[in-house]
Amino acid sequence: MARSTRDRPAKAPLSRDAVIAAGMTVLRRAGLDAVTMRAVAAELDTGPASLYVYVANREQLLNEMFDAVAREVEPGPEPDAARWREQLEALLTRVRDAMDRHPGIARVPLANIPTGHGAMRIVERMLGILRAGGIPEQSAAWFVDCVFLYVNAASLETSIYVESGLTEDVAAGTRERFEQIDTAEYPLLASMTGALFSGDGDARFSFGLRLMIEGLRHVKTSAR
Amino acid sequence: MARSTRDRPAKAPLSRDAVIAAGMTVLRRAGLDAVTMRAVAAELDTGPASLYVYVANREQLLNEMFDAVAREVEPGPEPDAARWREQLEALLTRVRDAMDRHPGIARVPLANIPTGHGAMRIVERMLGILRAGGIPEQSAAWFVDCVFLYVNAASLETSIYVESGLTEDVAAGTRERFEQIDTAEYPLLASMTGALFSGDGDARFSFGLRLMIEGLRHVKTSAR
DNA sequence: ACCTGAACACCGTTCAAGT
DNA sequence: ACCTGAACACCGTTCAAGT
Repeated sequence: MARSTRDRPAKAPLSRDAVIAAGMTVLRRAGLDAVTMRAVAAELDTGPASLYVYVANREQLLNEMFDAVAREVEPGPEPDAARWREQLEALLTRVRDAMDRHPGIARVPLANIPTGHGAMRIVERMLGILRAGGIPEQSAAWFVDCVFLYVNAASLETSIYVESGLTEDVAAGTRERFEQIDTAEYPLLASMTGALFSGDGDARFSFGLRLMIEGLRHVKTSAR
Repeated sequence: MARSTRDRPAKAPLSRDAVIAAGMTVLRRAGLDAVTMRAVAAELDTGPASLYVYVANREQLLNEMFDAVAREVEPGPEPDAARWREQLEALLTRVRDAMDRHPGIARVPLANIPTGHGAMRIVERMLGILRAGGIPEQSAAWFVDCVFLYVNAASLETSIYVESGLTEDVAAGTRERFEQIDTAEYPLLASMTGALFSGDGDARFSFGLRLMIEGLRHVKTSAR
């Protein structure tokens, strides 16, 4: 035995919450791909088999972790008819920010529909804002679905760079390939490279969000 | 030796294209997760090590396969100023259809920005349609980015059911959990379960697409 | 009841050795 | 030059055996 038990705090007893917390630590430190059952177990000074007492499998653990991220999102002020658009954009931006603090977590709600309380609380608040804005029920329902696809995908795109650890190099590399494209075959693409790569993540994310929010005023659902 | 070489056609010589084609066969049959280097090699009657003569690694193989899917997309008629909205929606719907025929492939353009010719050809056509519609350059550029996030995520959502092979059961299971939610805590969610689950994939996809397309007329980019 | 060592059936990738 | 058997360093999950 290398260390006496007095060298460090008594090992916390395992529990479902401890497993999820350990998963969150690994997630924040190294991204979703690094959240292996073995890595989470190591974080708890135990072996991977021990985790199966508290979670059914890796997929369930990741779902719990996603809900923990969702619970970090501040629902914000009560829906206000006069400010519904900015409330909506602000709420969805907070969702993205929470996911961006946990690289790769956006893959989880894209792999199966979240049903945890954290996620439901956000959807409930979004529906409240949409109702305050006078959006018809069917439009509001489908909007929630569509806009989360966008938000999740946007967060995932950001995490590519974070998870690969390069940030600058990857972006520069793809930009380079775009600058070498065949001007004759893709004239528009070639002439618009500047516009395609301009703007930071926030400006681009906000643009897409506003596209969908403004669209709500002008698009009817096809459902009867 | 179990079979003489006359029992079957001469084994096709390996090549980069053969590796990609074998990957596509596995993809269509069993989804992206099933496209392992070992499965692709087995499809070619060889071992996984042999593939590395033609592709650098699994990631590169998947990128090539995504571009093969992109090349299946019909660019459609020349951009027409009078019909730019429907042309745009039709093109993006064809993109989704092509991806839906290859379950899980949408994860590839979400994991790294595509730079192949198949993808570029589609972007070039989209930019042409947007220009015909009189959309400013910066809006068009950001729109392409945003709308592909949405299209990729939407295709991925569909493939959840296809890849898990259940289709009906998974959808019914999540719906069931929604019908049991706490009416007091989530009154809107509870009262709108019907609206949230209504509509087939096509109607919902089209709704989100039209949100973004209509939004183009009303949202300005923040870039100078 | 709770925990876990060891094993099983997989992965992607490398490399020395073959033809 | 092209191909590949065998190995390496990983995975998620199970289960018999321990306490």
